[in-house]
Amino acid sequence: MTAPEVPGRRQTRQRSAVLALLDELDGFRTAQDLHALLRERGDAVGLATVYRALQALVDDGLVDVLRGSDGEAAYRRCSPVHHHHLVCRSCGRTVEVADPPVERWATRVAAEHGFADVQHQLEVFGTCSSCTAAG
Amino acid sequence: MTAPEVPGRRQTRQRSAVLALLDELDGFRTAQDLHALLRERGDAVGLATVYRALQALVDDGLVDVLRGSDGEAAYRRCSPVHHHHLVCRSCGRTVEVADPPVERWATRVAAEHGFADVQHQLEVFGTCSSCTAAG
DNA sequence: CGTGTTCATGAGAATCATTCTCGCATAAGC
DNA sequence: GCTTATGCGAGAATGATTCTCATGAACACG
Repeated sequence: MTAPEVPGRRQTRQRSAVLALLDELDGFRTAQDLHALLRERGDAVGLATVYRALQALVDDGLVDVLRGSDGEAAYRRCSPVHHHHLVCRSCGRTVEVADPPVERWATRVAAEHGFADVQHQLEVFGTCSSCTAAG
Repeated sequence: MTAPEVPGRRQTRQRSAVLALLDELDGFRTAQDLHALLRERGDAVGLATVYRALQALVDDGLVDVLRGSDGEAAYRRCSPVHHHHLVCRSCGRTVEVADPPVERWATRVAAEHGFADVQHQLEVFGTCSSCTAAG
């Protein structure tokens, strides 16, 4: 389906498998999860390769990373435009949200304190309606 | 200086040392850093104890945690009111900033998507004026 | 369509932050 | 002072991530 040709990046079975898997999945998944899933479906890929593929995808802007409170990295296939996430802390379901006001606010506050080259990172966590219902 | 008596929490030399050190320091420091600093100044404290102390301080709301891009946790003595950080990515200097608009925005967006129990995490990174000048 | 160069892969070892274990010390309450 | 739960320390254990290095495969070129 998606065949993103990034210059200087070779197209291998393993890399496609990782990206294809991420395409199917909804929320953020850890590298270990993805590795286990690939292995389950018989499409065996080395763990180190999963890490390498994910890093490449992140570098190319095709995937977003999120660090959980335990420090474990979670990955998700994302749209390339700037956005933030609304993540269900129970089922991991994710909604992408844009936030023009926050962008402006961050830039302004940073400028007021003499900071240049500003980046920001924002995630919103909550419990989605299904999980609230499920109790 | 600060002698925060938290009920159910014993006051020991080690715990005071960790908190005192954090009081002196400006930016975010990793547990390993803090441990090394304590050891340098002769005030030896076990590494495991530093971790335990920091966790307790975080639980008591006296210290904030931040996860770097490498997943390593960094700690900083902070004011107990809700706030976010403006962090210099070069020297680590930190400014606490409040952000009523973002609070409201996060809550509203979450509600629109049916999410309850909302929390958010926001950090702004940049290069502070001194570091920009120093090139 | 071969073929060589270069980059990717995989298995396992290595690294490194963090947590656990467990016997000993000590703060707090009486 | 005495008791007792709690904290401490050293080192082992855990677990995610990265490195190593020999093998394999993609791509450019003829």
